[in-house]
Amino acid sequence: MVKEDNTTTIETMRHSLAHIMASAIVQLWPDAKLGVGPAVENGFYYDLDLGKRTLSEDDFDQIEKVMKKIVDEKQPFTKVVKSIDEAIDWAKKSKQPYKEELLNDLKRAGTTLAKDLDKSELGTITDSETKVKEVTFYQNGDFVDLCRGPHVEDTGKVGAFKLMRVAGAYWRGKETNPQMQRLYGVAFNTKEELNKHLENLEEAKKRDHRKLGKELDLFVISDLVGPGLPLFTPRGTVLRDELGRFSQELQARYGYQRVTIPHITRSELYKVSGHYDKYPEKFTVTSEESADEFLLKPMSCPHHAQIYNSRPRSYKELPIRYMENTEVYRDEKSGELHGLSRVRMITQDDSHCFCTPEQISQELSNIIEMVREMYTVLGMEYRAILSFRDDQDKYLGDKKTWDQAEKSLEDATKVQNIEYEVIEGEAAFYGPKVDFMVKDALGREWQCATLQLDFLQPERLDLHYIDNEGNKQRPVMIHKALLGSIERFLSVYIEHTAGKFPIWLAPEQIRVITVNQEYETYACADAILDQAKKLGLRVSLDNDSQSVGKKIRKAEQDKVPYTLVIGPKEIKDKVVTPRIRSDMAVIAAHPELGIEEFLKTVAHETKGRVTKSSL
RNA sequence: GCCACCUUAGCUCAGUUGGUUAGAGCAUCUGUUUUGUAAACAGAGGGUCGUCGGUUCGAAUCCGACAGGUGGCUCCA
Repeated sequence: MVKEDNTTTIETMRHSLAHIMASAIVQLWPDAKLGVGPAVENGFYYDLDLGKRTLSEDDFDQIEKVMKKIVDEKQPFTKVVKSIDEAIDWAKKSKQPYKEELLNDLKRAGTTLAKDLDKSELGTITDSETKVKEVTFYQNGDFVDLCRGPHVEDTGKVGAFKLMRVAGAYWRGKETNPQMQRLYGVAFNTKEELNKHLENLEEAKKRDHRKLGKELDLFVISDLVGPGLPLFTPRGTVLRDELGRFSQELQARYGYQRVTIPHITRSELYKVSGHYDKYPEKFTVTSEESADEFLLKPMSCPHHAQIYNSRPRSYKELPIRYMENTEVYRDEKSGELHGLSRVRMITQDDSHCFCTPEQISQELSNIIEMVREMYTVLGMEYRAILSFRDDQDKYLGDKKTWDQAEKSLEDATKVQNIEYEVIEGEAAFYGPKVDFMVKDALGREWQCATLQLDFLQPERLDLHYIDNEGNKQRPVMIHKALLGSIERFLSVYIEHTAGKFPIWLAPEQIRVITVNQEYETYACADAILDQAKKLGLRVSLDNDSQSVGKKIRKAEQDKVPYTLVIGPKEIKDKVVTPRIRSDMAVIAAHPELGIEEFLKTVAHETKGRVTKSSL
């Protein structure tokens, strides 16, 4: 027997558990109609239709019990080959309409992935048209299931598993299809690995940005304002502002200029740009004064293009680069909203560069350099996904420009030493793009920065420049966002840092704690506060009539990077011994620092956007 | 939008099979305490049990609708 590598084995095991779960379900509810049951990351699922009976988590105990019984019985998995017609016959007889549909697709198209097959046009087909002649089944105990395999030898050869949750899932992922119930389980080779996984889930829960957002007082969501519309507190606003400023300062160094546009716009603009009909999630604004229909802007690119197009442009002016941290509004369906990561008001650090085809290469390389710089400062790893053309004939813009753009994208990622993959056929018809996937501390990947070439909008919005021979030419438009959506980035970054923000982002950088309520103590603390504020630091005073221990604990819980305790000793010697948040100390703290020296160091760290303390 | 589940004080949660004035810890406020690196002590205030409707002699508890949330599905310019 061929030795399988570990990943194959664990997937096989998980897949076998899906079968075991399905056989348990069929034992408990013989009328169950089965969909598909694959292995997925960390586990497996099975799509089920129990008719009127719906499963809930209360049923898990019962199902797990039957599954364990099947495991204990060590039922061998046996492979059975049937002709396709026999198989269809089996599906009909055992009243498994979903399986029957899959088999029919296999017969006609040779694949069950043929989602878009129009069933109505398919009548009976001849033998020669049959794409698949035989299919395999696997049996354990009395349970038979259509399955490509492979499986473990017998039902005893599975690891530790646990049913997790039940969710709705559309049959074959199509919204118009009936909805089935998807029963999820996790499974690992050993009990220890399963426990480790469950612990990781707990850790993720602790870091959940919605929880930390509340605990650290960063944002709130009010039912009256509406779902998907977070309100940022003063602390949360510091984070937004600092991140936004970082993005803009970085871009300014590469020649980007700030612009400002309104938040509502005549619908006409989006009709011209082509966005109007394509995106249904728009908010419409009507007025009693004006006959025009307005939209809350769902994107900013056509506006920036209007600024570009406000007067004739010479080739000498290009590239023209506009940037803006601005809000766009999208009416996400209610079930799609999630904390800060899916919201209805999205703040983008959006930019649009208008350039000649010859300038594309340099501009793209600049952008990739900016992304590198940004995520280095933020202390996050990332990789790039390059979406390029395939050989189809549907792409707008000339071939030479595409070739050149794709080559310069790939070259620039190589030069920056960025891990990347090229996916052909994923480009939009109007231009190639790069998505940067950022990895957080728990190893999860998120799409944040993105760049996209656009040959379409310059056409639709009729943008041009005059070249050195006096002829009108089309510029190319490059869309870019470094953070992407500031809300989504914050959700990722809160979880990445577990709320322990680097000094330059920390909503509160220094907390001054008094040991008593003597006037001298207060006066000394207040003087430090004054001095810190003059240096532009975010500092606060805890002068409560509480024990020092309690006040330290509070500062620790609030994840304040530096805490200064002020008492007779500090007043006398004019020195402080900063208490440094545990994650920040890369170099052991100096036992004592002059007050001014300390504050200047913190100001310096802030200005330099250092991630770890150097005190 | 769809499926399952959840909603009790600012927060985290108790609240037995429906039975009088719904509890705790933290937080808040008041008093005492004047504190030296992760929780001083005492007292007080705070809830139409998400909302509306129904069943019942009686509802936080049972049923329904709606709203919000959680996990998925679908979607994500």
